Parts: sequence; structure tokens; C-alpha cells
Amino acid sequence: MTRRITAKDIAMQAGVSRSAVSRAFTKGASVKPETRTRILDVAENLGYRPNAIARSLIKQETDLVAVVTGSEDNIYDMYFFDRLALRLQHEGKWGLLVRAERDEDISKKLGEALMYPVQAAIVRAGTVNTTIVEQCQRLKVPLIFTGPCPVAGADSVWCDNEEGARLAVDTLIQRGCRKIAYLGGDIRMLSENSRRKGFFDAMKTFGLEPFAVLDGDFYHADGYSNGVQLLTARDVPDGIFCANDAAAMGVLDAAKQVSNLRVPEQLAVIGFDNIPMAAWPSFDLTTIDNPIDLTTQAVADTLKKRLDAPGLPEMSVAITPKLVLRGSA
Amino acid sequence: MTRRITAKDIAMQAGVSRSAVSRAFTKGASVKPETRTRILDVAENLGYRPNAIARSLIKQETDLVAVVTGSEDNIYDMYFFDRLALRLQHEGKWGLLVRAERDEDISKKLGEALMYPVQAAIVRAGTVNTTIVEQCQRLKVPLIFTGPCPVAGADSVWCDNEEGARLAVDTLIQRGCRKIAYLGGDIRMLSENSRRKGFFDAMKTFGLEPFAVLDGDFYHADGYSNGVQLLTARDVPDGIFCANDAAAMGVLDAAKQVSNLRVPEQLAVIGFDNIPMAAWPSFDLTTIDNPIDLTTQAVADTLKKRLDAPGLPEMSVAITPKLVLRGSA
DNA sequence: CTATAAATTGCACTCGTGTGCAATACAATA
DNA sequence: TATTGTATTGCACACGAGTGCAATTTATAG
Repeated sequence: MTRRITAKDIAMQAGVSRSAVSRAFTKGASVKPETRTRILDVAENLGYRPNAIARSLIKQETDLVAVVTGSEDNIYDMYFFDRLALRLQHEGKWGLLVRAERDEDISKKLGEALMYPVQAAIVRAGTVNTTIVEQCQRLKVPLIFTGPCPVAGADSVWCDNEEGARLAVDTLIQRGCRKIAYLGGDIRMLSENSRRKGFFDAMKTFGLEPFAVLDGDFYHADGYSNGVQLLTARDVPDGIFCANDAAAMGVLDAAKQVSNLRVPEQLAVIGFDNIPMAAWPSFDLTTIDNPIDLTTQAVADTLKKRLDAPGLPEMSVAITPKLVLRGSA
Repeated sequence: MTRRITAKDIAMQAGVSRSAVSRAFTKGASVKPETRTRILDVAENLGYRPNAIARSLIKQETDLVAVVTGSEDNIYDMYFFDRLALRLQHEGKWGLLVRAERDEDISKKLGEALMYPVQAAIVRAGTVNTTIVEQCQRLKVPLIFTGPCPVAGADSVWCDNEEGARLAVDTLIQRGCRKIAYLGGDIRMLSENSRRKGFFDAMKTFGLEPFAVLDGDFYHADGYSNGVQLLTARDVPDGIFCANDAAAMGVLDAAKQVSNLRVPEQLAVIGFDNIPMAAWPSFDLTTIDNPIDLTTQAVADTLKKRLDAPGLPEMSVAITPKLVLRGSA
């Protein structure tokens, strides 16, 4: 591996001291304009750029932010991640990718990643891992949770899933549904728990018993099989709230395939997240929008505040989801 | 910002020299077992871990790999990125996220990112940017292109899109189609160009003229509107090859909506990429699988080879796509 | 032309860590 | 016990860059 060009090389080539090179790259530093030009020319020629790693050592700070994601490979999360990456880039931060294969590995991987002096860690994981929080606290690395259910000791930006579930139930009821089923996701996920809670609470408000409650895993196939089960029974629901869009689409597919219920007249279906596909004509899915832009913006804001004032008390920002009315309910 | 715990702190607390701390963390270094234990205990207590940045300075290498992506937000790319991240993590590399908003910004962003001494850069971009290659060459940073059309001066792993398109045409012809349309993607994209070329070549082989050729942008909405246009004309095609799955799904939706053509009997549709949604019952899309695992594996292999032997001649690995037969053709 | 102020430059130290080398402590052998 | 060999340890330097301070050059005023 050929050696990287250093400031020393530039200094020799340009006939100046190494400090001069450093100053040439420092805005506002005192260097004679011609000298700076000459140095920058030489640097350009040799393909030099200051080593961010050496610089950060002395400046005592980096622009690195660990971006930690768990094992979940659902579509919404991918979009979310993509937008988050973009937002961080806008803020002048460099994301250090920490990708755990299973949720249990998250804290381990993050631990390794923290060998790099990151400014903060942004974590998006389905299940909460207390170890992560402790780890970051001990290393004094600010931690921002992206997703539901804040944990003491970390900032968090979370979608108000309970509110979203209430919105869904309200809408179904308003549509005239009375036999409402809930098709949940993986119960280990925090988002699932709060969506489920919101569902039960809302139903209680209306004095209704859930028609059925099924567990699932947030995937289309799961929504499909659960949908088949629900819709081939003797008594079928007239409304289904699904814990995410993929599952809802599975239900819609099942409805088409194994029943001749008309959607939304005889069967109303509502999803959660509002992934781009929900708008596709074949689904035309009414859903609860989990606002990516608002959320990533809030993450960026929280990050900035936290870095500006490390002593600030814990921050917890709730993002309110909203109904997106389409053809399925 | 509270100062990070350093080896010096540990050394004082444990009553040893700083070198001892360093050695305690270096496998195979000469330290008395009890001393090491004591040091590691203190380190554990104080939440210390060696600063990767300082270490990399002296070791003259990092585990960082720049992962560069352009503006394209299509579903396949997101899955691809996710799997690539996972693979890199497996290889013990840390991805440095470089996310450009527009393709033109890629080289600029990468340039900034190269202030970090990365081992290599992995680039996935729709359009090829010669600047990127020059930049990496000058900085002597190995560059691996992920995607079609290698550029001189960089390694590349690419899907044989021409072959994929041929496969699609073969299949359509075998199904009895003779009036075959091509629904392309953004013509600035390299993958589009080779898929298109493959399509034309294959058609020529069979002595057929394309029934129609439409430009698009790889999105569902585009496939839908182009589909409507194609299928509401006086004369309609009996087979459509789409440049990616999303567009193909748009076509299928259009077929359902504005025609009563039976798929696949009267209209066969083939996509490209094989995103997970292609398997969903509502689409059941026959498509050309663009193998993510093979590709990311090849990227990892190429990376390893390149790092082991920087002097090796340019590598170009072709990944052969294969047909996935489902219900749409 | 000289005196003074301002701009430019280089020296030397610093950041946190790894490591060769020499010094020391300990164990094994005679 | 004396001697040799081996395991530990600390010192000092290195990595690449930023910066205070003092030395030097240049510009400005008198």
C-alpha cells in the first residue's frame, strides 16, 4: 500500500514549513496569499488532503456519528435509514455504519464501533437493549433513540404509535365497522406494543371488543396467511387494522384471493407507516403516515441541541402520525 | 463535552506505565497476566477503550471503507445497500456513509470523505462520473464500482444486464409473444443502457422488431402511465419487458385497471431485479433476478483481493442474472 | 532613512496510541 | 549461591496535523 501524501511532503515540495501547509488549509490563518496559493497548488498536484484522523486527534472532535441499525429489514426502515443518512450528510456529519445481524448483537457491535471517537450514536432498533444505553453513558457518548419508547438515559425521537392506532380505529368506526380485528407484528418490537395498546384503548373508548387479535411478524406473507385465516372463517371482520403496511398489503391480497369481499365497503383495511407502495393502485391503502421527514429532522435537531449543550436534560420528541385516506378504508 | 478516558488515565489508576495499558489491549504482547487483568478491570470500570483514531495513525491503516451512494431511491438499491453493509461488517470493516443528493455531487462528497483515511471506496451510482475515478486514483484509494459498466481505472462488480435482457426476451418468445414492447428506465443510467442493448440484440436474433419502446424513470407511477398508454392503444403488445420490477408492477396495475387482458395468456410481463415484492401474490411477477448475495459477496472478495495486492491489475467481475419464473409470464 | 506596527513564518509542543530498545525483575539451572 | 536465561516493564520516539509563541520579514508612518 503506497503511503498517503502528508503535509510534510507538501511542505518540502513547496519549500515551506509544515506549519505553513497546515495554515494554508485553515481558514483565517495567517499565511501570505501567494504562499497559500503555491501550497494549495502543490497539494492539488500531489493529491493531498489533510488527514481527518490526525486532525481530530488534536482538535478533540470528529464529525463522525455512529448510525446503528438492527436486523429488521422492512421497507419503511430502509427508507427511513436512507433519509436519515441524507439528513446527516446535510448537517456535515459522517455516518459510521453499525449494522448488527441480530438485535442481540447491537450492543456488541456498537461497543466495537465506539473505538472510533464518534460525536454521538443514533440507534434504530426494534427491541430495546438496556446495555446500549449503559455503554454509551459510561463512554459519555450521547445516544439518540430513533423509534418508539424512550429509555431512561438517552434522548429519543419517537412516533406516537398509540395515537396512530387510535386514529386507525376512529377511522374504521367512522366507516361503520364494528367487527374490527387487529393484525399485529412481532410482539418483541416496541412499536408493536404501543400500536397494540393504542388499538385496545381506542376500542375500549368505543365500548367495543376486538373481533380478533392475531400476532404476526410485520411481513407481507404473514399478513397474507393471517388474512386468509381471518377471511375464510365462518364469521369475518368488517375492518382490519394492521401493524404495518406490508402486513396490510398481505391482507388485501388475501382478500382478493380467497374472498369476494368488496374493499372498503365490506372490508376496510388500514395499515401503518405509509410506505411509497401504499399509494400504488393495486393496494391504494389507507394508512397511518409515520412521517419520515419530520422524524429525521427531529433527530437532526436533537443531535444538534445535545452536542451544543451536553448537560441538557433528557430530550424526548414525539412525532404525531396522521391519517392518509385512500381507497382501502 | 467531557473528555474521553485515555490510556493515561488507566495507567495512573492502575499504577502502571501507559505502555503497559497499550500492551494489555494488544493480543500477544508481553504483560504479566495479573497486570493485564488489573488494567482491563480498571479500563472496564472507567469505560475506556483504545481510540481507534490514534491507533490508526500509528498503525498506518484503518478499517474504514467509504460506501458511496447516489440519489437513486429505488427499492432494489436499498436492499442492496443493506446487504452490503452487513457483508462489510462481517469482514470487519466499518462503512463510512457517503450519501450524495444528486449524482453530480457524488465526487464532491467523496472528495470530502477522503479526508478520512479509508482503505477503499465502494461506489454505487446510476451514472458514471469519471471524476470519481480520477480522484481515487490520485489519492491512491482503491475504488470498487458496484453496478454495471466498469470504468477504466477501477475494479468493478456488475450484473450482466445484457444477458438478463436476453433471458427476458427468450422467455417471452418461448411463451409465444411476438409483439414485444420494452419499457425502459432513465436513459442516463448505465444499467438502463445495457438492458436496452440486450433487449434490442435479442430481438434482432429472433428477427423481430420491437413492438414499442418507451422511456421511463424506473418508478411504479411511470410504469403505470406507460402501461396505460400501451394498453389503451388500438393495437396492444402481447409481451412487455420492463427495465425494473417497480415499473413492471406499474404495468401490471395498469393492465388490471384499464384493460381486461388476462396475464399471462394475453399479456406477459417480465421485470428486472427480483425485489421481494415481486413474489407477492398481487404481482406474482416473473422477473430477472439480480443476485444481491452473489454481488455483495463478489464485492467483498474483490475488496479483499485488492487490499491484499494493491498492484493487481484491474478486476471486473460479472454476475449472471437468472430467470425467476412466476405467474406474469 | 529610521522607528514602529503588522503580517508572516518556523519552532516546538500537543493530541492518544503502538512499539523497539534497554533496563529491570523473576525463574531456572548449575 | 552464583549465573544465565526469560518474562515484564518503562522510556522515548513515531504517526499527521493544529497552534501559541517568538523570531523574522514586510508594510506603514514619521
